[in-house]
Formats: sequence, structure tokens, C-alpha cells
Amino acid sequence: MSTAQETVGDEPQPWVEVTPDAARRLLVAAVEAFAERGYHATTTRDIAGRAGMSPAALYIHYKTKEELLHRISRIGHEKALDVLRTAAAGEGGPADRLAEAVRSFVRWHAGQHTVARVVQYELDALGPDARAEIVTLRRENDAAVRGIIEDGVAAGDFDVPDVRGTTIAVLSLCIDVARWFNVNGPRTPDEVGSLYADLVLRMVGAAK
Amino acid sequence: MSTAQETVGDEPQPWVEVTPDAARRLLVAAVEAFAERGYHATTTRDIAGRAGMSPAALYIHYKTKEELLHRISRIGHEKALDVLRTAAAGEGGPADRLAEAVRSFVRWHAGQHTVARVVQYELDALGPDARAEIVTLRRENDAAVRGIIEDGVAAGDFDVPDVRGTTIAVLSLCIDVARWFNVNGPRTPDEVGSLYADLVLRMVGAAK
DNA sequence: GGGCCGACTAAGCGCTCGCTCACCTTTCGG
DNA sequence: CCGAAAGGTGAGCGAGCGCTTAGTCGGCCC
Repeated sequence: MSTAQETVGDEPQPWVEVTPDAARRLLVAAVEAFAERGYHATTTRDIAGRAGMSPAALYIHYKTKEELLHRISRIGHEKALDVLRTAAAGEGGPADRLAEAVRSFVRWHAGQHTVARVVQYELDALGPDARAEIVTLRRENDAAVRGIIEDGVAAGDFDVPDVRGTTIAVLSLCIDVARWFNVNGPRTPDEVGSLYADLVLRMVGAAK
Repeated sequence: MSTAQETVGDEPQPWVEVTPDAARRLLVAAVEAFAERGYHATTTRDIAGRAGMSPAALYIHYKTKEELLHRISRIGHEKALDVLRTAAAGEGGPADRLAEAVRSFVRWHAGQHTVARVVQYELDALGPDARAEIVTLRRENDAAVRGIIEDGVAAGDFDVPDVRGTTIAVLSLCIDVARWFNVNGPRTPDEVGSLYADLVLRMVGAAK
């Protein structure tokens, strides 16, 4: 998944797998619109307009407005999960791996906060089938983080009385970055990632 | 604000200040509907129906659908802020006060997660004036938490390299409880509150 | 008992929504 | 040079939206 050429300069271009070009432009426009106003407040006319096309053009590439959201959600979740798993599978002890996982997961949620907002907060607008699929992906996030924490506890590096609860808290902390992060704020995604990695190591009682 | 009789049995009835009775029933119905489906996906017919009234009845008590959201947001924020401030002004050292603040703030967000969800995630549906008013209330949350952390640092009880960043993280952690908390899940609001109080004390490096 | 006033409803207005359809261009293999 | 396929447009349909209006009903003061 990360093998494709996905960056141009230092700006991530996470939609190269969406073809043809018009379909990608529509999808990028939808991400912007959904993140700004929410799924239900966004009109198909608005999406098409941002992509420089007529309202009818949307229906050549997508069956419904909901399909757009579904595609965005699936791709977004897969990207985030990929980022998390790569870090979780890295070298070093549990503390290093947890720190790196949090750092990169947070960096993604801050840097891609428009996508992340759509992915995290518009889930309920999906129908039952699509929602079920996304929920499955989400559980894998949980499993990845819990795995590292369990490793740390087993190795005696962490002191965590409630592994499941702490896992939820760590993920919740990272995900909520998408809600409050502001591009014009004082912090870069990198800085937030480092701060949060430090905070999470404290939460799990990582030995210095 | 907390002087009124606001509990019946052990269930909070946070809307006693809304009169007359029909206006309160509409507001409670709106909270349920907004929390379930989101503001934009909720229709005035749905709200009125849940309150057992005709669609037109809504407009006798509220000028617009947005006024309903505004009222809910303001009251909800005031309640949460009240809970937080009461704990922050309590006795004991910074660690005790921070733990109690987190415990009760989290308990509120879990127990009242329908209200909290509306309050936290539907802010953008408000017009500029109403939003500005709510943002002001939110900053007071921030100030309350930051105050305790600064006290702890000054007293030498906490070890916090980045006070502002840590404040954001602590509040973010508490607020996000409203998103994931599930009444049918394994944890009570009390249990989540205690878990989170412990995690936050670790985040600020509170001396044992 | 009569008149008034606040609470509520049935009906529906004007509008915008998601989506469709008839038609127009461009591209390209044979 | 032709015909089909792919990608696009302008106009507009049916539905459902937020909200209004005209009128009904019941309680209350004189």
C-alpha cells in the first residue's frame, strides 16, 4: 500500500489510487467539503462545483453521495492503520515502538486532519453494511495498540493496571487531535506527535 | 446554578430550568435526535414527533431549529463548566484537585454523553454569533484545567514541560469520552472517571 | 356566559435537495 | 471516414425540508 509514489514535494497526495483523474478531483473536493461542513450539510452541487464540474458529472463516477463517503472512509482508515502498523512493527523495545506509533499516528491525524475528521466523525452517515466494514478496520487499530502495550507489560517495561482501558484512552487521545488541530495554530503536526508520544509513555508508566 | 433541585432518584434531570413543560419536552427530544443522527440529519418533524406534538408546535417555543441547538449548547457547556470548576475549587493539593476535576468531568461526559455529543460535535452548525459565545465558554474550561496544572508545577508536585500542550491533551482526552462511551459497554461512568483520573496524574508526572 | 388569550394543529408554501435523462462532444480502432 | 464508447452538460423531476398561516380548542377573568 505504501509502495506507490504518494508524495510530491513534502505534501502527501494520498489519492493516487483513485482513477480516473475526474473521479479523484471529485473525491478530494468531497473530503474538503465534508470536513468543513459535515456530510449532511454538504450538497452534491457543492462537491461538483469545487471539482469544477456540473452536478450531474458526479454520478458518472459515483453511484450516490454516500458511496463517496464510503470510499473516503475506507481509504482513510486503511492509510491510518498502515501508518500505525508500520510503526508498531518497528525495531526496538515496547517503549520505542509505542512512542513511534503514537508519534506517527498523531502526525497523520494532525497533518491530514481534513480526511481524519471525515473518517472519524461522519461514520454514522454510512449505511449499516458500510459502517460494519469500517468498524472492523477500527478494531484493528485497537488491536495494534493493545499489542504493544501487552508486550511492554510482559517485558516489565510498562506499569498498566487496566490494559484495555488504557488502550482506549491512548487511541482516543490520538484520534481527537483531528478535532482540535488547527493549521494556523502554534504547533506543527511533528511537535504534537512528539508531545503526545511523551505523554503516552507516562500513561503506561514506561521505565525511564 | 447547582442550587436547584436537579436530580430525581439517581438520574440527572438537567433541564429543569427550561419552561414551560412543552418547551422542555421539545428540547429533550432535540438532544436525543441530534445525538443520534446529527443536527443536519434531524428534521423538525422528527423532533416534534418525539415530543408528541405537531411540527408547527416547535415554532411556538423556538424561533428556529438552530435556536434549539444554541440553547442546548449553552446549557450543556455551562453544566460541564460548573462541574469542572466545582472540582477545581475543592480542597487538597493540586494532585487531588486535578484528579477530582478529571473524574467528575469525565463522569459527566460519559453519563450525559448524548448532551455532550451534541455540545461537542455540532458546534459548526451554529451561526457565527452563537458559535463565538460557545467558544468563549470553552476557553474557560481550558483556563480551569490549566490553572490546576500551573499550581501543581509551582508547588513542585507536577513535572510538566509543556503546560499548554498538556492542558489541551487532558481536556481532549476527557471530551472524547463522549464520542466512544457506550452505555451498554463494560464500564460505568464512575469507572471511566477513576481510570482517567489516574492516567492524567501520570501525564503530569504527579509525585506519588 | 361572553370574550379573550395562549397553546396547539392541519394544511401547505416556497425552496433546495439527491438524482436522472436527453443530448452533445471527443477519442479512437477498423 | 465511420460508429461506438466514454465523459461531460443543462434542464428538471419528485421528494422532503424549514417554516408559516388560518383556524380550533380549552381555561380563566369579569
